[in-house]
Amino acid sequence: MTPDLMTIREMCAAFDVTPRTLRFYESKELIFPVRQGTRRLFTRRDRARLTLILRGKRFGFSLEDLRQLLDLYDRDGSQEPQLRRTYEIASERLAQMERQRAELDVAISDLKEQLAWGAEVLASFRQPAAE
Amino acid sequence: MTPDLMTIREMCAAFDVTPRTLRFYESKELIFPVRQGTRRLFTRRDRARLTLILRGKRFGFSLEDLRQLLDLYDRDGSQEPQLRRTYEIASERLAQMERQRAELDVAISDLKEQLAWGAEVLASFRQPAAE
DNA sequence: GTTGACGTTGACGTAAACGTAACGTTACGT
DNA sequence: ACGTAACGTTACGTTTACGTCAACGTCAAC
Repeated sequence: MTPDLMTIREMCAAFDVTPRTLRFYESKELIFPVRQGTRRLFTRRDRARLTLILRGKRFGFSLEDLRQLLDLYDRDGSQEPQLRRTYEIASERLAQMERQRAELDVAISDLKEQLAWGAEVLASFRQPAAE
Repeated sequence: MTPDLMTIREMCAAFDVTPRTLRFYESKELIFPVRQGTRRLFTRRDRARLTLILRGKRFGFSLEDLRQLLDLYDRDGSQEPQLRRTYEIASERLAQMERQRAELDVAISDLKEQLAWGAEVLASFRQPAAE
């Protein structure tokens, strides 16, 4: 079902991305499809990388971040130092995300306050200068 | 303390923004400082608008969104229909923010899972093939 | 009269992640 | 042999909110 080499169309279907995206990732050296003449053929390795890329994006890593992380493993394999480094980076990212969530929480409750106030004013339109 | 008209410097200090920001906002027709010769002087109205702009930004409204909202009030004053409209827009924005928060929560817990897994693998480096 | 500090107007640069032409090449079906 | 679908490349466009010069005006102080 999943052959060793996949065309760009098959990749798009499998990962739900556009051809442009795959070409773009290639240009950014995130994946390295082989060429059959001019056409791209994506290897198992490309698929593994793409999986990690898409996962990483969900976590808010930039493509550049991901490129560096993937390169780390390309150079020396998944040995302990690389894994440890990745762990650290991911931990930092997690901290960032939690800070971001905290800010978002504040903004949300502030906005809720504003809305409550607005609701009051709106209500006062119905009962003009009541009390 | 807060004179009717303020220079760009005073504004920057008061609102903690750069001159560039104020000029940019003027170019986007968010504020309308008067001119003393070539220089800008910011009115009370500009300050009121800037307050709303900065508040709105915290809630994730784009400058264009804010311009439209402010224009709404410029045309007809803070009457009920405008306020009601604003209330609706803000409510939608709140809903967006809460969706965003939900996504962020998922991403955070997923990343935590990944980290937990990474921690396991790292531990296994110390006790190679133990058990 | 000149030096600074501050002000002004453009205009171009930045960052991220692709989208979107515009146009050339290949491969396949008939 | 020919149409056309699919693929390729190159390069500019998009979005947002300013930053960063460059080149010049202006006003008070020395």
